[in-house]
Amino acid sequence: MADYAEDERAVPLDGLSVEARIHDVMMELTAAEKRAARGLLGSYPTLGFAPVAEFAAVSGISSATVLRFVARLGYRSYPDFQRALREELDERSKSPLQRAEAAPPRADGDLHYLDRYMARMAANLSATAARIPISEFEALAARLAEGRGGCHLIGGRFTDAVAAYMEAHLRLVRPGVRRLDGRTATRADQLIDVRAGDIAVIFDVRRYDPQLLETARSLAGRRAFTVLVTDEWISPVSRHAKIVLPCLTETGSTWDANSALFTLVEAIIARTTELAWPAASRRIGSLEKG
Amino acid sequence: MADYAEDERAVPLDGLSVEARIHDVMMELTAAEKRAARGLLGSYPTLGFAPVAEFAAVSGISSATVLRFVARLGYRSYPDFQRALREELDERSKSPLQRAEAAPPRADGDLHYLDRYMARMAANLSATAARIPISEFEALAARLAEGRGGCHLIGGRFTDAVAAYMEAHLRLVRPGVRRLDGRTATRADQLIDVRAGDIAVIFDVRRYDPQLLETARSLAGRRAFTVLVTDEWISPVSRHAKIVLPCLTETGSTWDANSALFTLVEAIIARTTELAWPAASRRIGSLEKG
DNA sequence: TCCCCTCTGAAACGTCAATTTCAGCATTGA
DNA sequence: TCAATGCTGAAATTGACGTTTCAGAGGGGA
Repeated sequence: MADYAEDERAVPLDGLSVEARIHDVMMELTAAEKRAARGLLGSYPTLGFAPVAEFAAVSGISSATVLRFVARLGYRSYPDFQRALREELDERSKSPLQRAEAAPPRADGDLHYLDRYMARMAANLSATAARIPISEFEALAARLAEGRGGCHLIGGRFTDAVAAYMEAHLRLVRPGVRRLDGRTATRADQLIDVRAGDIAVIFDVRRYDPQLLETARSLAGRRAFTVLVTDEWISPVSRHAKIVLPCLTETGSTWDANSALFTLVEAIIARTTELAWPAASRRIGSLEKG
Repeated sequence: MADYAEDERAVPLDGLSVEARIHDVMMELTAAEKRAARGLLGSYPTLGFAPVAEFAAVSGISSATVLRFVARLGYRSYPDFQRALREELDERSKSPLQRAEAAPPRADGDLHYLDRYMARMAANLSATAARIPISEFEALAARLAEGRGGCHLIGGRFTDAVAAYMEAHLRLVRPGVRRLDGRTATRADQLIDVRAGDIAVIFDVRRYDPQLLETARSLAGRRAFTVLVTDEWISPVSRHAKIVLPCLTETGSTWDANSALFTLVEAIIARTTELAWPAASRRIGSLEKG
């Protein structure tokens, strides 16, 4: 593991975007430098990610001029400039609600708050499904369906409820299910029953809980099969997880939405029940009666 | 002008996108390689434009594993992989119908269980929104936002988790929130603190809980403002409720889906927070610190 | 027309990043 | 419990890329 330093700011002083900065200096640029600017704006921002030689070739100038161009923009080096571009792109895609809020401001006519909210969550579900690797989902369901070993569910401040919901169902499908208190899960008496090969499902969304990370570390030490259900920014718990299921939660308002997590849990339960049906049906039948 | 060669295809054989390719091989990846995949998917595609060392550091693995990862994807070198990413990004921004192409990463034919499940739930949400009277929704949010009197949340066997989730958020927005144990809520000591004008939110879905009905009756007797969140067949508790919010839960398989209930609860929380913002913001601020 | 100044690109340079190697380690099966 | 296999990351190696230098081209003024 490298000790990579990510503190250094790529952008010199102001927080201007690369594109804005180009427009600012455009008029002071020399002829060849302008061609560099044209080239970059022509296929923005991808050309900036290319090596200098390619940038130069596409723009029809020499490498040296490209370097002079980025220096004009205020960047100390070409890699510096590229980093700025990356951070910018990241920033843009980190708020997919630009679409949901900026795109249909008037298109929705007089749909009510509730309609809009539910519609956005519906879109969220589809997008979440698309970004979750099927193999991970299937692997988890299969493992849960096996029914061997223990199965420990751990949630955070808000996601504890989701864990509880999962527990209530999973108990009926397979034995050995129990829920740990997320806040005290690090304590030895909580983890003492965790054995090698046990499944541990951890729910962690922003703002990530340091205690959960600690718990995950302990679980990894105990050779538990750790599963993480998290948000699009992916909790640091992923370091210790065998399976990671990221859900979209961003809403842009006060609360993030855990609807996708909840629905994913239901999907997991449904799939697990299906896979374990021979055993589960008998179990459910006897428990329902009792 | 450099003699830069741009003829060489970065992508080996098929025209698959990097993202699609990741999902394809995800199953065959080793543990550390999966971390790389998650890292990239977590901030896609920007992390792929970073130097190998940074990619590795962010994903929590070594540089060597990153290289092995891109090799698994079928790229002959890291720069080769980066070029594929660039071409992909360019392609997307060149056509405004990016959605139509980028949205269905998996063809309609081989939709997986998870895709189908999420799609059905998405449809459920829209249908649920359509059948809930806006006036009821607004009335509830407004009443909750007032913040006067107590607010009691009661769930059933499975819906107790939904009630817990609502409690966790509502506590931050307004005072007087508490959750009753659904199974023992009829007992006098549980109901003794309920006063006239208090809000009581009851969650009840099939198979309807006789105890909850009894509790609702008692609450009505105490002049509580009773709200019912239920399924499409509508719990008998509705007899005692001032507001009824029906959600679609039918799935046709073993378990009914409470996803719509959960999402509705989030919508209620969001709307309430919005309406109560002046008071709620201060409250949230002070509670977050403590 | 000639000279000077600025801009420009080719080539040399040195650095840093991608790649390869290898030893240690965890994980799987007997 | 032990051996074998395959995964993993640290360090060494190589090569590529960004950077610098400098000679010459282009253009404007005297």
